[in-house]
Amino acid sequence: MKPENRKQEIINAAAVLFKEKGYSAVTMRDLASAMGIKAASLYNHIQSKQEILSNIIISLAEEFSTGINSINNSETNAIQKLEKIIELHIDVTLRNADGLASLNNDWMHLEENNLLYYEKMRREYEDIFRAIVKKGIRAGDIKTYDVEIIVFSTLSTLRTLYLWYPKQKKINPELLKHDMISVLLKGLV
Amino acid sequence: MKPENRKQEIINAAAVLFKEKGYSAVTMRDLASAMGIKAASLYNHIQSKQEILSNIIISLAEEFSTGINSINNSETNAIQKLEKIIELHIDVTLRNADGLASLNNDWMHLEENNLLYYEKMRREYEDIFRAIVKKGIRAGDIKTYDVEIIVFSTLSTLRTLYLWYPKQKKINPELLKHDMISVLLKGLV
DNA sequence: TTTTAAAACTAACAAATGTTAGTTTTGTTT
DNA sequence: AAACAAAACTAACATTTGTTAGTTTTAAAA
Repeated sequence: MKPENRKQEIINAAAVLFKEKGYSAVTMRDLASAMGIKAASLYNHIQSKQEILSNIIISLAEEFSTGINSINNSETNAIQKLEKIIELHIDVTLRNADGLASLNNDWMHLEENNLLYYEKMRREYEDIFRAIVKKGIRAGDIKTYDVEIIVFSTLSTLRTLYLWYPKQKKINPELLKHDMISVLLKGLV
Repeated sequence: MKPENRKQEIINAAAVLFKEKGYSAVTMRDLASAMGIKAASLYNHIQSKQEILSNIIISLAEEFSTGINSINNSETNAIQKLEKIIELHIDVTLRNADGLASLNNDWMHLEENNLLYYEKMRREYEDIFRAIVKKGIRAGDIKTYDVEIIVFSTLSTLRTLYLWYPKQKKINPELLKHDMISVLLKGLV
């Protein structure tokens, strides 16, 4: 587990830099400098720059995948599921806001296999989200707005939390969950 | 979207590429290839890669600046102003969705002067937005949710329109405006 | 036809990039 | 103290990068 620790340190430092400038603009020398070592030394711990990116993105995408599947399989109505999804996004954002920047902005720089895997997970995530909203509308729990508009407006806010929440000092997680549920859902019911 | 002069064609092509891969990952050879010419030929029309980026971003930021100032100076209540802001974002998105990708994701690659200018405009934009929401709450037109959460959730959706709307076929601008106003504002009143 | 300006080209540059190879330092275990 | 593995180092590499210089092509005006 020793090399794994150092490796994770590198990945965390990379996530911070990727958030600031994006994957392509961050050089291995930038990353090494942030770690206080030389670029070549990074390769004692990681195989490539690409490995760092895929490590950041795939693990987060899998968190969302398992999260939404678990929520979707629960015996609750659409509104309760949407509330759980909001909490899921807030929890992941609290745990790894830096990495979410790469997930949102640098997924297209994944190489072929991981790119396909990521795109599959995102597609399935959105399909589940869409299905929940549709069921909610059919059950009369959600107003009959255009489904795509509901999915987009909700998801766009949740996906952008990573940019905004770390800068907020006076909003604690529980207050955020409560208010976000109000703001995003009260208009839909 | 008539091809004005050659420079504007290059900027438009660049905006498309920047949207796909981000500013840093697009090379001048990529751009030239998309234009069907050699990289060196680009420099008959533009001064630098940086000039292309600043041209895209600054013109859009100025559109939003003048737009929100004009809205804010009108004699209407907070809700009507927010409706106008939603329409502003939809109009700009329809006119230049590609450029908005750079505005959102590549502003940090602007060089010093333009970076400061952009950041000033964005700060002022958000300040006006925030002031409108605060007035609306004080006037009793908007529920007493946390101001920052309202500003963030609304703005995050509007700023992400460029990613989503070009892919929608069956939603025309007027329907979009109507539904977006409903989804974003009905929960707030 | 000649002239001219715009816009393309070829060739090259210095700097920056991700990465490899081989070596030395560091710190722990025997 | 000796041995060993982890993790740092120096030095270099082949490409790729944005950009410049100088030249040729294109097409319209004279």
